[in-house]
Amino acid sequence: MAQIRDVAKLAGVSPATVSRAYSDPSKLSESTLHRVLAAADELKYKPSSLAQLFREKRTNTVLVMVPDIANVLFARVVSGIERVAVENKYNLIVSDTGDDAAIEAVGVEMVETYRADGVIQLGERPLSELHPEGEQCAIPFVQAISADPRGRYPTVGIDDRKAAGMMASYLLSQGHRRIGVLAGLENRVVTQERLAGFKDSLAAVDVPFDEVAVEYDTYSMAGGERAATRLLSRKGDLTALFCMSDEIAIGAIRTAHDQGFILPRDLSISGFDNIEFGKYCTPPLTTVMQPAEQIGEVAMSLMCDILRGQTMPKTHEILPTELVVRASVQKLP
Amino acid sequence: MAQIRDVAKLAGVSPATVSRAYSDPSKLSESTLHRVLAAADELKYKPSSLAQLFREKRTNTVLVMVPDIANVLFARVVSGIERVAVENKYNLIVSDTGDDAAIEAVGVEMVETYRADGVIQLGERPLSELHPEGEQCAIPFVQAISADPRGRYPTVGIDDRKAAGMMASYLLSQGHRRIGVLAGLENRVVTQERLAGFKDSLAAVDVPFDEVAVEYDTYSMAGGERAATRLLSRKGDLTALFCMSDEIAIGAIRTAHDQGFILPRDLSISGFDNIEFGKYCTPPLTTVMQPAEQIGEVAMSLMCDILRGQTMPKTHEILPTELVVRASVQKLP
DNA sequence: ACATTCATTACAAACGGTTTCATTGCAAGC
DNA sequence: GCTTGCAATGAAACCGTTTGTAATGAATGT
Repeated sequence: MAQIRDVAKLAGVSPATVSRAYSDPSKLSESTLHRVLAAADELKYKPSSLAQLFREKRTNTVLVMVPDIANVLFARVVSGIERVAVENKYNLIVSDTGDDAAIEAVGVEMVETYRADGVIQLGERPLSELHPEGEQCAIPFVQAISADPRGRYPTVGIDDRKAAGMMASYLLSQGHRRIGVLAGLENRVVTQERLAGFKDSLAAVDVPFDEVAVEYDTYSMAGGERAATRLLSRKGDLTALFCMSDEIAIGAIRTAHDQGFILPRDLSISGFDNIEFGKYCTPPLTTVMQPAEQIGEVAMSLMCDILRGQTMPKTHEILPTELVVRASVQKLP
Repeated sequence: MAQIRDVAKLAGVSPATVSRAYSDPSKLSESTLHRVLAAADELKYKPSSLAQLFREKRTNTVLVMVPDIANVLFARVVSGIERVAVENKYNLIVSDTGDDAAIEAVGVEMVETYRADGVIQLGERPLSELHPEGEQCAIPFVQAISADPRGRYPTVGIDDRKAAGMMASYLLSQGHRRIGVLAGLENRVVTQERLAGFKDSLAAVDVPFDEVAVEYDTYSMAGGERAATRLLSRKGDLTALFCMSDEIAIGAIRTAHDQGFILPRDLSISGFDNIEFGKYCTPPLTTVMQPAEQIGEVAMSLMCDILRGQTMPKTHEILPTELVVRASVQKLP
């Protein structure tokens, strides 16, 4: 591979001049610029990013830590991050953490050893290691898909409590009073927020909250199946299931079908996230739209701001959600 | 950030010794090693990857080009690539090409400018730019999810023709004779291979192939909906739909439901890929299992071999597929 | 005609490690 | 006792850019 020296020699100038031909062409005379460019072209010269980045002490790379890249919601967020990254000439190193704290800790190291300029974390694991002693965050960091307002670092997400409340209100407005909850993992902030929103709406219309009608499991279709199986065997009188994710809802639909329920006649089911498959369920899933791509875009924009300005804004961006009414929730007479 | 000089000074040795303490500790005496490590620890010294990589002229990074990261099949392949990458201490730069050739060309450049050591491409765009003049491939390159045996570069995938034939044979064995085909994009090798496999099986039992019963569209749920709508309005007598992907099948199921078909009684539908959602369809989707994660793993292993050995094996790894029988295909009387 | 300014361009240091080669000191072999 | 060999370590070169500073020369002003 040709390098800057070769070009300089061929063009009869110094390496510095060649370098400036790229970084600030206005500093060169018309004729020299032309000569340099021609020489570079002839030798097919491409500056070594490795050398450039080493000099600049920047990597132009952002690390994205994803609990599970095969999860469609996360994949869409990554997609949004990508779009903005490309626009701003950043590369993305994607790390599938598998929800493993050990792998996540590597993220900090990658920034410290100059392999990445910053970290975007999807999901809510707080990564306490990243933020020693409650001080200002040590490295450029943005958390997406979790808008924990108590966090000390910038976050991008939705108002889970409000969004869940919106869906619960809708179920109530359709006449449902005995509503089961298929929750995700109990120890997640997301789960607690959505549960709180659900309770808010019940309280607002004086419907008592039935603690027994809540089943926790993983945020997955398999989790939805398991949770639904347990709940339906325990509570036979429910008219609706409030599911904390579309995947959970899809699992619940499978279980309900298998148990002979006719949907939505015998049981209404609502989801959360609005993944594409929900539209293709039978019946099509009523859910809450979470702007996944946009969350990714905003997160990456924030990261760009941080990297450019070196300041760490303490914002908590809350993006709007929307009720998506389809056919899986029925209006009771 | 502390650097090697600081550690050397504190330990009372030369930078070279500190360097060796990491790269080949056996070269140091017990006491020096201990002293160096203690000093490094005290200063929280982390060698700068940027400097190391610059010296070594390697990036320890592989570029993965994905047509659409939000596609579950691709996401699973990436997941498999990830696993092997982590094992071998490689980082992954993931680029969502959006099926755009311009972005894909950037891949070559990233290797040429030392931003990545090699490229794994998902999907089948041939990227002729990568392989100028039919010579041995210029940069470390592996293509996954497409086992085009005519390619000059290593590939990992399945035998699409055989797999499609297997499914077609199954449909035939269940008594279906008037089978419609919902194909993906017509100009893709994958599509042509699967169609060929379909024809193979028909020919084997002397069932004539009906050219009119093929509809092409994108490999997506929306594409499946559109294609199914067109096909069903044109051909009323079909007993089964052979879909070239699960997403297409899921779209077709939606369309069939909407048109009042009772599935699978009135119409059998088969998919291809075995994505997780197929299991949760109504009815659960009969499909062909494609080992997506494994394809990713093999692709990355191949890449590791190439990067280590500098040789570009001309293998075409064919991974096994499996018929997954669920409920969306009915046995005709 | 000479000083001054400005536009161009060259020179050389710097970035932070790794590695080659040379040096030192000590133990073993004759 | 002197040579030889080996283990341990240091000095310095090197990787390919960028950039601060100096040098050059032409143009301008007086």
